[in-house]
Amino acid sequence: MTEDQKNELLGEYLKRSRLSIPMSLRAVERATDGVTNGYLSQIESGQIKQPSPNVLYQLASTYGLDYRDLLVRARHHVPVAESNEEKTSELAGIPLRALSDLTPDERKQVTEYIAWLKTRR
Amino acid sequence: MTEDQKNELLGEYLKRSRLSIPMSLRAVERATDGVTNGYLSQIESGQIKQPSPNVLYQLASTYGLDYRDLLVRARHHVPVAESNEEKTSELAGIPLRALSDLTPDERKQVTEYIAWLKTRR
DNA sequence: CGGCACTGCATAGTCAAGTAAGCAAATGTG
DNA sequence: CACATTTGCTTACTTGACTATGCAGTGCCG
Repeated sequence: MTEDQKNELLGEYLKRSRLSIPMSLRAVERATDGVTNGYLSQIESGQIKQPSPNVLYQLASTYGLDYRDLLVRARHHVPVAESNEEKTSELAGIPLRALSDLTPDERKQVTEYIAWLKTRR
Repeated sequence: MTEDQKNELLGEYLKRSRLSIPMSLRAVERATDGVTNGYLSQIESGQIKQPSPNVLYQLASTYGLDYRDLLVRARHHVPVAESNEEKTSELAGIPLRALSDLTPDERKQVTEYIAWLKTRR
């Protein structure tokens, strides 16, 4: 499936979802916070390629769709797992953040360096 | 914490994260796909309030930050998590245990060692 | 000292998302 | 029939994310 086809699908999918309820463009405008009927028309016709997450969230809510799925269809990056920001980046201090883009070789050196540090206590 | 404070924090947080690695604005530009140094400067100084998910994803990847957390800090709607997985017991191949019991002094030494490793690339 | 490379940053311009206004075709209503 | 309302849709315009370019400061090497 080409990217164009997938882009095309977002608008068609949203239009199908709206009609299945069914709601008019202006009904959606009233139900959402700031998604105007003209703009929605542009989205459904594919003129808007990548609506913002906020707009997608509004539509997902009023249509009863899965927000995550809309993000994917709009080709946005979607987070995978629960946030463990505290643990991975903050809790153990600065070193953890710096570790993530090391090469395997460098990791080994860091590990050995840590071990060596502990022997000097 | 007010919403304004949280908005303000995105840039500062990203700057802190970049400096802790440490990388220059241009190093980030090289490491990412399309995040220019000037633009990153704007983000860090708060001139850009809501960088796109894609940009946040690039930065999360190169800094080793949690993408979901960045989305929240940028005030984007975030899909609910799929499941509560076990938190990783290691990061970048280095056991968390090896890092969590370091003294602040030792962490500083590790940080400097990592920075030094990266200058030798 | 000169020159070179790299730093952060300022800024004018570009581009796509999003708004506002209105038009033509249905549909309804008396 | 006349008229009002609602429909989907178009389009000019605004706004803000993002790009391209360049400039001043700093350190380094000869």
